[in-house]
Amino acid sequence: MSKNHFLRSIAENDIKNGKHDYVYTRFPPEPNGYLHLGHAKSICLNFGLANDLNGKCNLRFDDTNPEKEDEEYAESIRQSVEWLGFKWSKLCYASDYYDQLHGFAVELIEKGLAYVDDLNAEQMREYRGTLTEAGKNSPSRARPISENLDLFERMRKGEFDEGQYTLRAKIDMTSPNMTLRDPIIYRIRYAHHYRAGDKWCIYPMYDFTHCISDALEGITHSFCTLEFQDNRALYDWVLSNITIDENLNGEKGKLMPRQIEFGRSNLEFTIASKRKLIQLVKDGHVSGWDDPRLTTLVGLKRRGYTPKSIRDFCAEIGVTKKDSVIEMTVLENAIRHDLEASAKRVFGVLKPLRVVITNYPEGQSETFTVKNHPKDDEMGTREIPFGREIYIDHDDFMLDPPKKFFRLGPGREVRLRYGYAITCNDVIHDDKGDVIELRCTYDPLTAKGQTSDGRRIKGIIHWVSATHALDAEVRVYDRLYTEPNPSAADDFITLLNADSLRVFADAKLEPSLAQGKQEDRYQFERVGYFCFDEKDNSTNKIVMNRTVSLRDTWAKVKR
RNA sequence: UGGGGUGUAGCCAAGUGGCCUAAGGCACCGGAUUUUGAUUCCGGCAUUCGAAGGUUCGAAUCCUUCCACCCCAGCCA
Repeated sequence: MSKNHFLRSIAENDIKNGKHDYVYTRFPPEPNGYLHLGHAKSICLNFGLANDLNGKCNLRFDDTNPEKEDEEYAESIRQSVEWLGFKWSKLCYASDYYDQLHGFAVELIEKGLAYVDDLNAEQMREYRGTLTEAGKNSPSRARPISENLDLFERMRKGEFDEGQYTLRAKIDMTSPNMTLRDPIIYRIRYAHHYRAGDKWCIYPMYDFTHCISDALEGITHSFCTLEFQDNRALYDWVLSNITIDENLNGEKGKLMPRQIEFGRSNLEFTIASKRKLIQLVKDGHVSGWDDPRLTTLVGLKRRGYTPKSIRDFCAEIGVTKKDSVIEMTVLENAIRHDLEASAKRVFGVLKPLRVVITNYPEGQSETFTVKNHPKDDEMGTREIPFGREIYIDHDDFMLDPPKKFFRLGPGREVRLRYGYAITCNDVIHDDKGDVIELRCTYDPLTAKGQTSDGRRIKGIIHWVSATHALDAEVRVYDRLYTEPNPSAADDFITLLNADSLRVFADAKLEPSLAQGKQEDRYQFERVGYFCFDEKDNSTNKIVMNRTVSLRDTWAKVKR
């Protein structure tokens, strides 16, 4: 159940007042790109509201521009909607309504409410006027109905060139609302449509198509974003001037869908513009539409975001009439919250530093049985092997540590989580002076959290047995841009974060991960949440992605 | 500047004349618990609702004026 918001109130009141018996919404993407977080908000709104109020919701492709659309996009959109956890009542395509749409256009012509215009694009711009000056009527506006009918039919038959003629609604060239200045409702396009094929060479425009599609499907509430507020007048004009005696559900009578607008939400440090996304993909700045740094739904999925976390995020940001900019931490909080409860705990070392425990007998090993989740016993236990040589993370050792560093340093003692306490006696450097190995001793009396003398060991670090460790490549992602609002820049490419992807090619993982499942999520204790990469992980090579880090107050202290 | 919208904390966002000396989440700051510097817990965080006037016993909510920001002049959606 999502939260209350003004659209839900409107829908509920419409039912309470008897205006409608049910709510029927639709999610209407154009199949010209991949879905992103902004679409998720619309999906959760439309499907979520229908679910909550026992109504229906269609997935409808608004596919009236053959030049931009493709089945590849449509397929991905269907998958993303399903992945988010929603089921459509009907799968619809505006392109399935082309015949009916054509009929309604003829009806408008017959009523003297539409005419065929021969103005070219440039002339039309001149006649349209400006924001502050009225437009003037095209000479074609006076064309007789019979001639309009004939010309429109010949447009349909393909007797003219692209751009030679358009069909326009006859409304008001002096309207202060620009969308009402005799909008084009049909244009000539000799383009192959991914579904309709080559049947048509005239294609209906959005404003004409959308309202009629809604009416045909019996939609009660047509939610869209704020920039369509001016278009609402045209939406209503079209529907009040055509005749729909019966909709596709067999309902009779005038059932007017109502368009209501809500504000877009933008996420800081991201770009949703399709044009710019295409540029990133084409120029190789990212690996594809599903690059884990992108906030496309396929990218978020590959990154390890769960459908629930995205639904929760959408509920959290709300629905209002105000465009908003959401901080990244809200999204991160949503996925951390979900994964904290559901992810199995494991040990993974991203930057391995070899540690030899000199007083542990050579060739000996033992296993510790540990919980998969600290609070959820139903998630069971697993065994982790321990031996003379282990790896710890380089970040857990400092040659000259500051006071508050509760980890390893020369002469210091830390606890190996679930294991013994070790003390660092020697530090081995290579020729360049870099630390490459630690020599430590362990205290056999410190298993199970105890110490023999009651001393308190503050530091606890994770580790993995060197002889049992799995090799893996671990990819760690950061924000793609260096600025919170990259879209505002002249050239957003210059704002790309050079460190948005860090690859840890020599990561060492605990052996239980060999039985890991693609769909499972893991918490590398003290590090973050990880998943297997859906494309590059294989039986030969383990590849994992960091979904999000754990909250890190130590990182703040360091700063 | 014609038309259409929006303005409540750093970011979202409840609230639609009195129980508002304004919910909740994120962020931030304490403090407790903790074999994850995680989680959890407890506490703090707007005398003020874009500004100024006005109406009213009483206003974030009503009125007036002003200010700021967003959208519209595609044969895109």
